[in-house]
Amino acid sequence: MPVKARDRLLATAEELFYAEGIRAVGIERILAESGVGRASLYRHFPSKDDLVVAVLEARDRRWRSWLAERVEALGGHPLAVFDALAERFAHNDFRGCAFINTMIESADPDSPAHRVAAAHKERVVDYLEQLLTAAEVTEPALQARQFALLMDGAIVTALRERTPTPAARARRLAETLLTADDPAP
Amino acid sequence: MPVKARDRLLATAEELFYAEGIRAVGIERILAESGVGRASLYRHFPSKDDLVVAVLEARDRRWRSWLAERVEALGGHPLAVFDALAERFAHNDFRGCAFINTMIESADPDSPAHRVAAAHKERVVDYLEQLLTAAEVTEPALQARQFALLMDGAIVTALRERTPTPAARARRLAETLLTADDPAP
DNA sequence: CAAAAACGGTACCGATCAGTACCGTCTGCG
DNA sequence: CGCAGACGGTACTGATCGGTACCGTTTTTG
Repeated sequence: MPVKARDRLLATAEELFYAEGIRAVGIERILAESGVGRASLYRHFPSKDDLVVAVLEARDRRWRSWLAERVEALGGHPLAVFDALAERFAHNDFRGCAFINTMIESADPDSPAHRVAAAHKERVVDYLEQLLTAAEVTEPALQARQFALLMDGAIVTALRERTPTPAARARRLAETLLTADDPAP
Repeated sequence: MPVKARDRLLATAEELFYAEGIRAVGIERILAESGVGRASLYRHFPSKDDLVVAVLEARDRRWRSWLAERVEALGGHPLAVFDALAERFAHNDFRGCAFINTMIESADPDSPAHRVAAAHKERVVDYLEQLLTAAEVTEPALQARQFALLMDGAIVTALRERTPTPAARARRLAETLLTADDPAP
Protein backbone atom coordinates (compact mmCIF):
# COMPACT_ATOMS: atom_id res chain seq x y z
CA MET A 1 0.00 0.00 0.00
CA PRO A 2 2.46 2.62 -1.15
CA VAL A 3 -0.26 5.16 -1.99
CA LYS A 4 -1.21 7.83 0.51
CA ALA A 5 -4.60 7.84 2.21
CA ARG A 6 -5.67 10.99 0.42
CA ASP A 7 -5.03 9.52 -3.00
CA ARG A 8 -6.81 6.32 -2.14
CA LEU A 9 -9.80 8.30 -0.93
CA LEU A 10 -9.95 10.30 -4.15
CA ALA A 11 -9.63 7.20 -6.33
CA THR A 12 -12.23 5.19 -4.42
CA ALA A 13 -14.67 8.09 -4.14
CA GLU A 14 -14.38 8.91 -7.83
CA GLU A 15 -15.04 5.33 -8.83
CA LEU A 16 -18.05 4.94 -6.55
CA PHE A 17 -19.52 8.38 -7.27
CA TYR A 18 -19.28 7.78 -11.01
CA ALA A 19 -20.70 4.28 -10.88
CA GLU A 20 -23.59 4.84 -8.48
CA GLY A 21 -24.01 8.58 -7.97
CA ILE A 22 -22.81 10.98 -5.30
CA ARG A 23 -25.88 10.82 -3.10
CA ALA A 24 -26.10 7.05 -3.40
CA VAL A 25 -22.62 6.52 -1.95
CA GLY A 26 -22.19 7.07 1.78
CA ILE A 27 -19.04 7.92 3.66
CA GLU A 28 -19.10 4.43 5.16
CA ARG A 29 -18.74 2.80 1.73
CA ILE A 30 -15.80 5.00 0.81
CA LEU A 31 -14.06 4.24 4.09
CA ALA A 32 -14.62 0.50 3.76
CA GLU A 33 -13.52 0.18 0.13
CA SER A 34 -10.52 2.47 0.47
CA GLY A 35 -9.34 1.04 3.80
CA VAL A 36 -8.89 4.53 5.17
CA GLY A 37 -9.79 5.42 8.73
CA ARG A 38 -12.63 7.75 9.49
CA ALA A 39 -10.51 10.43 11.11
CA SER A 40 -8.10 10.44 8.19
CA LEU A 41 -10.88 11.25 5.78
CA TYR A 42 -12.08 14.23 7.78
CA ARG A 43 -8.50 15.36 8.28
CA HIS A 44 -8.07 15.69 4.50
CA PHE A 45 -11.60 16.74 3.63
CA PRO A 46 -13.64 18.72 6.19
CA SER A 47 -16.92 17.43 4.72
CA LYS A 48 -18.29 15.15 2.06
CA ASP A 49 -18.92 18.17 -0.15
CA ASP A 50 -15.23 19.02 -0.03
CA LEU A 51 -14.38 15.47 -1.05
CA VAL A 52 -16.84 15.69 -3.93
CA VAL A 53 -15.34 18.95 -5.17
CA ALA A 54 -11.81 17.55 -4.94
CA VAL A 55 -12.84 14.45 -6.88
CA LEU A 56 -14.47 16.52 -9.61
CA GLU A 57 -11.53 18.90 -9.93
CA ALA A 58 -9.12 16.00 -10.30
CA ARG A 59 -11.38 14.35 -12.86
CA ASP A 60 -11.73 17.61 -14.77
CA ARG A 61 -7.98 17.90 -15.21
CA ARG A 62 -7.53 14.26 -16.11
CA TRP A 63 -10.48 14.14 -18.52
CA ARG A 64 -9.48 17.20 -20.48
CA SER A 65 -5.86 16.18 -20.80
CA TRP A 66 -7.06 12.75 -21.93
CA LEU A 67 -9.27 14.33 -24.59
CA ALA A 68 -6.48 16.58 -25.84
CA GLU A 69 -4.11 13.64 -25.98
CA ARG A 70 -6.54 11.44 -27.91
CA VAL A 71 -7.45 14.20 -30.38
CA GLU A 72 -3.75 14.88 -30.92
CA ALA A 73 -3.10 11.18 -31.53
CA LEU A 74 -5.99 11.00 -34.01
CA GLY A 75 -4.65 13.83 -36.15
CA GLY A 76 -5.81 16.94 -34.34
CA HIS A 77 -8.94 17.48 -36.39
CA PRO A 78 -11.98 18.74 -34.42
CA LEU A 79 -14.04 15.76 -35.57
CA ALA A 80 -11.62 13.50 -33.71
CA VAL A 81 -13.37 14.39 -30.44
CA PHE A 82 -16.19 12.07 -31.49
CA ASP A 83 -13.76 9.25 -32.17
CA ALA A 84 -12.36 9.80 -28.71
CA LEU A 85 -15.87 9.67 -27.27
CA ALA A 86 -16.52 6.40 -29.09
CA GLU A 87 -13.59 4.85 -27.25
CA ARG A 88 -15.08 5.83 -23.91
CA PHE A 89 -18.56 4.64 -24.82
CA ALA A 90 -17.15 1.19 -25.52
CA HIS A 91 -16.07 0.64 -21.94
CA ASN A 92 -18.67 -1.41 -20.14
CA ASP A 93 -18.33 0.70 -17.01
CA PHE A 94 -19.34 3.77 -18.99
CA ARG A 95 -21.99 5.68 -17.10
CA GLY A 96 -22.27 8.97 -18.97
CA CYS A 97 -20.52 12.22 -18.14
CA ALA A 98 -19.65 12.59 -14.47
CA PHE A 99 -20.17 16.35 -14.74
CA ILE A 100 -23.57 16.18 -16.38
CA ASN A 101 -24.53 13.63 -13.76
CA THR A 102 -23.31 15.93 -11.01
CA MET A 103 -25.22 18.94 -12.33
CA ILE A 104 -28.37 16.83 -12.40
CA GLU A 105 -27.85 15.24 -9.00
CA SER A 106 -26.76 18.46 -7.29
CA ALA A 107 -29.71 20.41 -8.57
CA ASP A 108 -28.89 23.70 -6.89
CA PRO A 109 -26.85 25.71 -9.42
CA ASP A 110 -25.12 27.53 -6.59
CA SER A 111 -23.87 24.39 -4.88
CA PRO A 112 -20.10 23.88 -5.02
CA ALA A 113 -20.38 20.57 -6.87
CA HIS A 114 -22.69 22.03 -9.50
CA ARG A 115 -20.39 24.99 -10.08
CA VAL A 116 -17.33 22.79 -10.54
CA ALA A 117 -19.21 20.63 -13.03
CA ALA A 118 -20.44 23.65 -14.98
CA ALA A 119 -16.92 25.09 -15.02
CA HIS A 120 -15.62 21.86 -16.51
CA LYS A 121 -18.08 22.06 -19.39
CA GLU A 122 -17.09 25.66 -20.11
CA ARG A 123 -13.45 24.62 -20.26
CA VAL A 124 -14.33 21.90 -22.74
CA VAL A 125 -16.12 24.47 -24.89
CA ASP A 126 -13.02 26.66 -24.76
CA TYR A 127 -10.89 23.74 -25.88
CA LEU A 128 -13.28 23.00 -28.75
CA GLU A 129 -13.06 26.62 -29.83
CA GLN A 130 -9.27 26.35 -29.93
CA LEU A 131 -9.53 23.22 -32.06
CA LEU A 132 -11.99 24.81 -34.47
CA THR A 133 -9.97 28.00 -34.72
CA ALA A 134 -6.88 25.96 -35.55
CA ALA A 135 -8.90 24.16 -38.22
CA GLU A 136 -9.83 27.57 -39.67
CA VAL A 137 -13.56 27.06 -39.32
CA THR A 138 -15.84 30.07 -39.70
CA GLU A 139 -17.41 31.27 -36.43
CA PRO A 140 -15.43 28.93 -34.18
CA ALA A 141 -17.07 30.23 -31.00
CA LEU A 142 -20.54 29.31 -32.21
CA GLN A 143 -19.41 26.04 -33.72
CA ALA A 144 -17.72 25.08 -30.49
CA ARG A 145 -21.06 25.30 -28.72
CA GLN A 146 -22.64 23.20 -31.47
CA PHE A 147 -19.94 20.60 -31.01
CA ALA A 148 -20.48 20.60 -27.27
CA LEU A 149 -24.21 20.10 -27.80
CA LEU A 150 -23.48 17.15 -30.06
CA MET A 151 -21.03 15.67 -27.58
CA ASP A 152 -23.48 15.90 -24.69
CA GLY A 153 -26.26 14.53 -26.88
CA ALA A 154 -24.04 11.61 -27.86
CA ILE A 155 -23.10 10.93 -24.24
CA VAL A 156 -26.67 10.90 -23.01
CA THR A 157 -27.78 8.78 -25.95
CA ALA A 158 -24.96 6.30 -25.43
CA LEU A 159 -25.96 6.00 -21.79
CA ARG A 160 -29.52 5.30 -22.86
CA GLU A 161 -28.86 2.92 -25.74
CA ARG A 162 -25.84 1.25 -24.15
CA THR A 163 -23.91 1.20 -27.44
CA PRO A 164 -21.03 3.34 -28.78
CA THR A 165 -22.89 4.15 -32.02
CA PRO A 166 -24.15 7.59 -30.92
CA ALA A 167 -20.57 8.84 -31.18
CA ALA A 168 -20.46 7.97 -34.88
CA ARG A 169 -23.89 9.49 -35.42
CA ALA A 170 -22.93 12.71 -33.67
CA ARG A 171 -19.78 12.80 -35.80
CA ARG A 172 -21.87 12.59 -38.96
CA LEU A 173 -23.98 15.49 -37.73
CA ALA A 174 -20.85 17.51 -37.02
CA GLU A 175 -19.54 16.74 -40.51
CA THR A 176 -22.66 18.08 -42.19
CA LEU A 177 -22.35 21.10 -39.94
CA LEU A 178 -18.82 21.88 -41.11
CA THR A 179 -19.44 21.23 -44.81
CA ALA A 180 -22.74 23.12 -44.82
CA ASP A 181 -21.31 26.24 -43.22
CA ASP A 182 -18.01 26.19 -45.08
CA PRO A 183 -19.38 28.12 -48.07
CA ALA A 184 -20.81 31.02 -46.10
CA PRO A 185 -23.31 33.43 -47.76
CA MET B 1 -59.98 20.03 -1.36
CA PRO B 2 -61.83 18.39 -4.20
CA VAL B 3 -58.84 16.41 -5.42
CA LYS B 4 -58.24 12.89 -4.18
CA ALA B 5 -55.26 12.01 -2.02
CA ARG B 6 -53.72 9.89 -4.74
CA ASP B 7 -53.76 12.72 -7.25
CA ARG B 8 -52.31 15.19 -4.78
CA LEU B 9 -49.53 12.74 -3.97
CA LEU B 10 -48.67 12.30 -7.64
CA ALA B 11 -48.71 16.03 -8.30
CA THR B 12 -46.62 16.94 -5.26
CA ALA B 13 -44.15 14.10 -5.78
CA GLU B 14 -43.69 14.95 -9.45
CA GLU B 15 -43.02 18.58 -8.68
CA LEU B 16 -40.51 17.83 -5.91
CA PHE B 17 -38.79 14.97 -7.75
CA TYR B 18 -38.33 17.11 -10.84
CA ALA B 19 -37.12 20.16 -8.95
CA GLU B 20 -34.73 18.49 -6.51
CA GLY B 21 -34.26 14.89 -7.59
CA ILE B 22 -35.83 11.64 -6.47
CA ARG B 23 -33.26 10.71 -3.86
CA ALA B 24 -33.15 14.23 -2.48
CA VAL B 25 -36.85 14.24 -1.64
CA GLY B 26 -37.97 12.18 1.32
CA ILE B 27 -41.39 10.72 2.01
CA GLU B 28 -41.77 13.22 4.84
CA ARG B 29 -41.53 16.18 2.45
CA ILE B 30 -44.13 14.71 0.13
CA LEU B 31 -46.51 14.07 3.01
CA ALA B 32 -46.08 17.56 4.44
CA GLU B 33 -46.47 19.45 1.16
CA SER B 34 -49.37 17.36 -0.10
CA GLY B 35 -51.25 17.29 3.21
CA VAL B 36 -51.79 13.56 2.86
CA GLY B 37 -51.58 11.19 5.80
CA ARG B 38 -48.80 8.66 6.01
CA ALA B 39 -51.07 5.64 5.87
CA SER B 40 -52.88 6.98 2.82
CA LEU B 41 -49.64 7.16 0.88
CA TYR B 42 -48.71 3.57 1.60
CA ARG B 43 -52.27 2.47 0.86
CA HIS B 44 -51.95 3.82 -2.69
CA PHE B 45 -48.26 3.09 -3.21
CA PRO B 46 -46.68 0.13 -1.39
CA SER B 47 -43.24 1.77 -1.50
CA LYS B 48 -41.48 4.92 -2.62
CA ASP B 49 -40.30 3.11 -5.73
CA ASP B 50 -43.90 2.45 -6.70
CA LEU B 51 -44.70 6.12 -6.26
CA VAL B 52 -41.71 7.05 -8.41
CA VAL B 53 -42.83 4.70 -11.18
CA ALA B 54 -46.40 6.02 -11.06
CA VAL B 55 -45.14 9.61 -11.26
CA LEU B 56 -42.93 8.81 -14.25
CA GLU B 57 -45.66 6.93 -16.09
CA ALA B 58 -48.06 9.82 -15.65
CA ARG B 59 -45.43 12.30 -16.78
CA ASP B 60 -44.59 10.16 -19.80
CA ARG B 61 -48.19 10.23 -21.01
CA ARG B 62 -48.60 13.93 -20.36
CA TRP B 63 -45.26 14.93 -21.87
CA ARG B 64 -45.71 13.04 -25.11
CA SER B 65 -49.27 14.26 -25.64
CA TRP B 66 -48.04 17.78 -24.94
CA LEU B 67 -45.30 17.41 -27.56
CA ALA B 68 -47.70 16.02 -30.16
CA GLU B 69 -50.12 18.84 -29.48
CA ARG B 70 -47.46 21.55 -29.80
CA VAL B 71 -45.98 20.06 -32.97
CA GLU B 72 -49.49 19.84 -34.43
CA ALA B 73 -50.16 23.47 -33.53
CA LEU B 74 -46.86 24.56 -35.10
CA GLY B 75 -47.65 22.94 -38.45
CA GLY B 76 -46.72 19.31 -37.94
CA HIS B 77 -43.22 19.57 -39.40
CA PRO B 78 -40.56 17.47 -37.60
CA LEU B 79 -38.45 20.56 -36.95
CA ALA B 80 -41.27 21.92 -34.82
CA VAL B 81 -40.16 19.66 -31.98
CA PHE B 82 -37.30 22.07 -31.38
CA ASP B 83 -39.66 25.02 -31.24
CA ALA B 84 -41.67 23.11 -28.69
CA LEU B 85 -38.50 22.47 -26.68
CA ALA B 86 -37.67 26.17 -26.78
CA GLU B 87 -40.95 26.91 -25.05
CA ARG B 88 -40.08 24.54 -22.23
CA PHE B 89 -36.55 25.86 -21.87
CA ALA B 90 -37.95 29.33 -21.29
CA HIS B 91 -39.72 28.33 -18.09
CA ASN B 92 -37.61 29.32 -15.12
CA ASP B 93 -38.44 26.09 -13.32
CA PHE B 94 -36.94 24.11 -16.19
CA ARG B 95 -34.60 21.48 -14.82
CA GLY B 96 -33.84 19.30 -17.81
CA CYS B 97 -35.56 16.09 -18.81
CA ALA B 98 -37.10 14.22 -15.89
CA PHE B 99 -36.39 10.92 -17.62
CA ILE B 100 -32.73 11.61 -18.36
CA ASN B 101 -32.40 12.77 -14.77
CA THR B 102 -34.03 9.57 -13.54
CA MET B 103 -31.77 7.33 -15.63
CA ILE B 104 -28.76 9.13 -14.18
CA GLU B 105 -30.01 9.15 -10.60
CA SER B 106 -31.25 5.56 -10.66
CA ALA B 107 -28.03 4.20 -12.06
CA ASP B 108 -29.01 0.55 -12.13
CA PRO B 109 -30.43 -0.11 -15.61
CA ASP B 110 -32.60 -2.88 -14.20
CA SER B 111 -34.29 -0.71 -11.58
CA PRO B 112 -37.99 -0.02 -12.23
CA ALA B 113 -37.49 3.74 -12.41
CA HIS B 114 -34.65 3.43 -14.91
CA ARG B 115 -36.68 1.11 -17.11
CA VAL B 116 -39.69 3.43 -17.18
CA ALA B 117 -37.46 6.36 -18.10
CA ALA B 118 -35.76 4.41 -20.88
CA ALA B 119 -39.12 3.27 -22.20
CA HIS B 120 -40.26 6.89 -22.40
CA LYS B 121 -37.29 7.82 -24.56
CA GLU B 122 -37.97 4.90 -26.89
CA ARG B 123 -41.57 6.06 -27.30
CA VAL B 124 -40.35 9.55 -28.17
CA VAL B 125 -38.07 8.06 -30.83
CA ASP B 126 -41.05 6.16 -32.22
CA TYR B 127 -43.05 9.36 -32.38
CA LEU B 128 -40.20 11.15 -34.16
CA GLU B 129 -40.05 8.34 -36.69
CA GLN B 130 -43.76 8.78 -37.38
CA LEU B 131 -43.24 12.52 -37.89
CA LEU B 132 -40.30 12.00 -40.23
CA THR B 133 -42.11 9.30 -42.17
CA ALA B 134 -45.06 11.63 -42.65
CA ALA B 135 -42.64 14.31 -43.87
CA GLU B 136 -41.32 11.79 -46.42
CA VAL B 137 -37.76 11.94 -45.17
CA THR B 138 -35.31 9.29 -46.36
CA GLU B 139 -34.34 6.75 -43.69
CA PRO B 140 -36.81 8.00 -41.07
CA ALA B 141 -35.75 5.41 -38.49
CA LEU B 142 -32.15 6.59 -38.52
CA GLN B 143 -33.10 10.25 -38.69
CA ALA B 144 -35.42 9.82 -35.73
CA ARG B 145 -32.46 8.73 -33.62
CA GLN B 146 -30.48 11.71 -34.86
CA PHE B 147 -33.32 14.00 -33.87
CA ALA B 148 -33.50 12.37 -30.44
CA LEU B 149 -29.77 12.89 -29.99
CA LEU B 150 -30.17 16.55 -30.88
CA MET B 151 -33.12 16.94 -28.51
CA ASP B 152 -31.27 15.41 -25.59
CA GLY B 153 -28.19 17.45 -26.42
CA ALA B 154 -30.28 20.61 -26.46
CA ILE B 155 -31.94 19.71 -23.17
CA VAL B 156 -28.65 19.07 -21.37
CA THR B 157 -27.10 22.20 -22.85
CA ALA B 158 -30.08 24.32 -21.89
CA LEU B 159 -29.82 23.02 -18.35
CA ARG B 160 -26.14 23.94 -18.32
CA GLU B 161 -26.35 27.36 -19.97
CA ARG B 162 -29.70 28.30 -18.43
CA THR B 163 -30.95 29.84 -21.69
CA PRO B 164 -33.45 28.61 -24.33
CA THR B 165 -30.96 29.17 -27.20
CA PRO B 166 -29.77 25.54 -27.45
CA ALA B 167 -33.18 24.67 -28.90
CA ALA B 168 -32.62 27.03 -31.83
CA ARG B 169 -29.09 25.74 -32.29
CA ALA B 170 -30.23 22.13 -32.30
CA ARG B 171 -32.90 23.07 -34.81
CA ARG B 172 -30.28 24.53 -37.12
CA LEU B 173 -28.31 21.29 -36.85
CA ALA B 174 -31.43 19.30 -37.68
CA GLU B 175 -32.08 21.52 -40.69
CA THR B 176 -28.64 20.89 -42.16
CA LEU B 177 -29.24 17.21 -41.50
CA LEU B 178 -32.46 17.18 -43.53
CA THR B 179 -31.18 19.30 -46.44
CA ALA B 180 -27.87 17.44 -46.62
CA ASP B 181 -29.46 14.00 -46.79
CA ASP B 182 -32.35 14.96 -49.03
CA PRO B 183 -30.39 14.37 -52.24
CA ALA B 184 -29.28 10.86 -51.41
CA PRO B 185 -26.55 9.18 -53.47
C1' DC C 1 -79.45 5.88 7.19
C1' DA C 2 -75.95 2.89 8.32
C1' DA C 3 -71.97 0.22 6.99
C1' DA C 4 -67.70 0.72 4.77
C1' DA C 5 -64.04 2.69 2.84
C1' DA C 6 -60.89 6.49 2.57
C1' DC C 7 -58.74 9.78 5.12
C1' DG C 8 -55.23 12.85 8.28
C1' DG C 9 -52.36 12.52 12.48
C1' DT C 10 -49.15 10.51 15.59
C1' DA C 11 -46.09 7.32 17.65
C1' DC C 12 -42.84 4.19 16.61
C1' DC C 13 -39.39 0.92 14.18
C1' DG C 14 -34.51 -0.42 12.62
C1' DA C 15 -31.24 1.29 9.39
C1' DT C 16 -28.36 4.62 7.67
C1' DC C 17 -26.81 9.32 7.09
C1' DA C 18 -22.72 12.87 7.87
C1' DG C 19 -19.77 14.13 11.35
C1' DT C 20 -17.00 14.08 16.19
C1' DA C 21 -13.97 12.20 19.70
C1' DC C 22 -10.53 9.36 21.28
C1' DC C 23 -7.80 5.35 20.98
C1' DG C 24 -3.22 2.84 20.18
C1' DT C 25 0.01 2.09 16.31
C1' DC C 26 2.99 2.89 12.63
C1' DT C 27 6.26 5.65 10.04
C1' DG C 28 9.18 9.12 8.22
C1' DC C 29 12.41 12.64 9.31
C1' DG C 30 15.52 15.60 12.02
C1' DC D 1 17.40 7.46 18.31
C1' DG D 2 13.36 9.91 19.37
C1' DC D 3 9.48 12.21 18.49
C1' DA D 4 5.73 14.33 15.83
C1' DG D 5 2.43 13.65 12.61
C1' DA D 6 -0.15 10.51 9.83
C1' DC D 7 -2.64 6.55 10.20
C1' DG D 8 -6.60 2.65 10.96
C1' DG D 9 -10.21 1.20 14.24
C1' DT D 10 -14.03 1.81 17.26
C1' DA D 11 -17.67 4.02 19.72
C1' DC D 12 -20.80 7.49 19.61
C1' DT D 13 -23.87 11.58 18.30
C1' DG D 14 -28.37 13.66 16.47
C1' DA D 15 -30.89 13.71 12.28
C1' DT D 16 -33.24 11.58 8.74
C1' DC D 17 -34.32 7.68 5.85
C1' DG D 18 -38.36 4.34 4.25
C1' DG D 19 -41.88 1.73 6.28
C1' DT D 20 -45.53 -0.17 9.93
C1' DA D 21 -49.26 0.07 13.31
C1' DC D 22 -53.06 2.13 15.21
C1' DC D 23 -55.88 6.08 16.21
C1' DG D 24 -60.40 8.76 15.56
C1' DT D 25 -62.75 11.32 11.86
C1' DT D 26 -64.72 12.30 7.43
C1' DT D 27 -66.66 10.97 3.12
C1' DT D 28 -68.68 7.94 0.06
C1' DT D 29 -72.00 4.60 -1.16
C1' DG D 30 -75.32 0.67 -1.17
